[in-house]
Amino acid sequence: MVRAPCCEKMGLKKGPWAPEEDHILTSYIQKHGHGNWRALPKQAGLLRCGKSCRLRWINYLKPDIKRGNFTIEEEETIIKLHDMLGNRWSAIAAKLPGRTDNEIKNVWHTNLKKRLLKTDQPNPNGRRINKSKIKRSDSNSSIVTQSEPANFNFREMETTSACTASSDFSSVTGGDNSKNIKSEDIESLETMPVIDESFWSEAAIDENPTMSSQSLTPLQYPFNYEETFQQTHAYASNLDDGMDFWYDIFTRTADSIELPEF
DNA sequence: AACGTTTCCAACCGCTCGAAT
DNA sequence: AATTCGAGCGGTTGGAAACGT
Repeated sequence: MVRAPCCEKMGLKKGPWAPEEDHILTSYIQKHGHGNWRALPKQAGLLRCGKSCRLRWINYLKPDIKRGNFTIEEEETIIKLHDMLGNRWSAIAAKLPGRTDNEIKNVWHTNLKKRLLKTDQPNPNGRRINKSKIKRSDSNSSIVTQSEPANFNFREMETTSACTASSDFSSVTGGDNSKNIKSEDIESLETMPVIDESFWSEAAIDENPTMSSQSLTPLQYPFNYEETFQQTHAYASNLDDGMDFWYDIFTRTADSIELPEF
């Protein structure tokens, strides 16, 4: 999957930085500071976009960047902070002087995550608890972690444009896409409503498209996969791509039940 | 030595947020 | 209050390097 380039069409360069470019950027910032990143490349005489310059400076050229392998202490710190903060790389980087969020993120994905997966024990239900579900903007709130989801809100999914088909399902099921999760989602996962048959009937939806969740009772975990499976199947079959979405959900979440053929 | 596969990391992208207008 | 814009963030990718056969 190749995305449309944002810089190339403007005649700007992409890809690895040449030593000359590094030199130009470094000496410009040392002289003038970075100020407005968008304006910087033009003023410095670089054929790069401001975003690219900012990234290069922050991740590589800044004088206080620490290069080289991470120490055991640094790795342990990352593991602990990740356990507390989730994928908030910038927040983790703030606790590790000289290390950048990008570097920490890379170390996590290439090294630490694998190491943890080897030693990590599954929870009593046989699936892992994912703790990386903290909304970035919630910086002033206490740490919110999301345990294994008890259920998912089809109604919410269908009506939320940001949540389309299976690729976004990780935001609800405990994938690694913490950016997509919203504090409301976390809340809804904690007090997930029971889905009864009347809820899924088209008449009910037509009649009351904004059905109040307060009228629904909280669901106990573990909930009845088979029951929900039957209810949601009927509902999904009426949606565009609903069956693909539905099947994806059940193959990911209900790993302990057998799916019948359809 | 040649080739295929995996790992690693720099750099990119789209998205969100907050400040400015 | 609504819109625009720049900065920053986290997820993802491309390609070089390392490794295995």
